[in-house]
Order: sequence, then C-alpha cells, then structure tokens
Amino acid sequence: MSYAAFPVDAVPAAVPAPLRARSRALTADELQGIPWLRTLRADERTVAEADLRAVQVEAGEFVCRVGRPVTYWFGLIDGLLKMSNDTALGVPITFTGVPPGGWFGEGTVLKHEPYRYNILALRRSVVAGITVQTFDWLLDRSIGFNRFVMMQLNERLGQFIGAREIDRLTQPDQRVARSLAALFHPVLYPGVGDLLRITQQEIGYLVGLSRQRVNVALQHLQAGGLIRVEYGGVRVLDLDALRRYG
DNA sequence: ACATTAAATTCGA
DNA sequence: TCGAATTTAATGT
Repeated sequence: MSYAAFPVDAVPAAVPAPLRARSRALTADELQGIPWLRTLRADERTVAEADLRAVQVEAGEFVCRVGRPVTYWFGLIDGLLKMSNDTALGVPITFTGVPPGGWFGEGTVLKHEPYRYNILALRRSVVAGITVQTFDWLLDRSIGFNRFVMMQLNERLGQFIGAREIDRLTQPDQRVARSLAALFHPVLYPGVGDLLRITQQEIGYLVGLSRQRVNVALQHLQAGGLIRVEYGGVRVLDLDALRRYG
C-alpha cells in the first residue's frame, strides 16, 4: 500500500532554527483553546501557563522526529499536522491527522522514551508545548490532569486501532469518511466542533488519494447527508453515520 | 488539465 | 481605513 507524501520540495530546503529558539508566550485566546488547562486548580494552572510556549512551524517542517529525545509534550493551537508512526525499520505504518486542540505524544513523554512518531506540519501551524519536567510535575499532583492523560491515552489507542482498519479499506469513499470521522473526534479534538478547516488537498495527503478523488468522495458523502462541503473546510452533519460509512 | 469561484492581498485615495 | 483591483488558493468537472 502506498501513500502520498507531503511535497517537501515545495518548501525552502534551509534548516529552520530550533523550535525552542523561536518560541513565544501564548495569547489569552490560545490558552482558552487548551482543553486540559481547565482541569487544573488555580495554582497548578499558574505553573502550567508559565511553562507553556508556542511556535509557528512552516508547511513541510517537522515538529518532532522518531528517535529524538523527548523535551516537550505538544499540542496544536492552529493549523494541521500529520502524525506518522514508523516501525523500527523506518517503514511508515499509520498516518493520522492532528487538528487544532489535539495534544499528542503523552505515551512517550510518560515513559521518557525517544519520540516514536514523526510529526509534520501540512500547513503553517502554531504548536504549543510544555516541558517534560512540568508534565511530570502536573502528573504528580493534579488529579484532573491525570484523568485527562488517562482519557487521552485510552482514546488515542482507539484511534490507532481505527487507523489500522482504515489502512485496510480499499474503497476511497470509505477511507475518506473514516479518516474525517477520526478528525471530528469530540473528546480528542474538542476544538474542532462541527467545522473542520481542511482543504481537499490536505485530506488527500492524509488519506493517500488524489485531490480529485477526494473531491468525488466528499461529494458522495455530502449527497448522503453526512457532511457539507464548504470552502476550505468540511462540516459534519452526522458523525455517527460517517464513522460507520461503508 | 482546465475553468470557475472564494479568499487574501495590494494599492490608491 | 475603505473599497476596488489584482493575485493567490481552493474547488468542481
């Protein structure tokens, strides 16, 4: 099975400055969109917010790569990321999209292992992060944070199992439907709501289809009343039906 | 691959 | 800072 890769040659080849060097504090608006901050007590929240940093990454740039030591727990503020899970041999198994509001990598942060994923920005994006130290600190004292991480691990596991099933699907319409449904996950990505900002080209990169084929799949799904196709985005009308499509 | 439409940007007042 | 003109991006076939 083959997948479309992001056209990296479409972006400047220059090596970007390290993320840390480009980081800045978050705006009040950006803090608002971070789901786990709400689970913290005021004092814990103060510590977390002091540690939170944001960076802008360009299309085609990696947020983290397999094998690099873990320094941050990341979340997406704005934009769109593609997460690929590689085997030890470097063969990509699973691709998953990460929409805004998604936090990822908690499994590796927990165990202080090297990253097991490549995270690539499909378009210019704003990524936030807290240090492993702060992640551990919160885990040691906040019940709310523990609940959040546990829920996150559990739902993410379900997503990967779902992603493997999507890999097996051969019908393009099914693949598009199920991949979209994953991005509309209300628990993992509460910030998405019912309107996902994603272009048909980007869906193509995620699912491994041409933009044209994605377009016809979307038209089919729209005709079925599952979604509405909008300019630069997709609105979900029947998430349940989207999940079980096909 | 091409034609159409939407959005973003530029520019002149 | 407003809106028209232009350019760029996304869509549909």
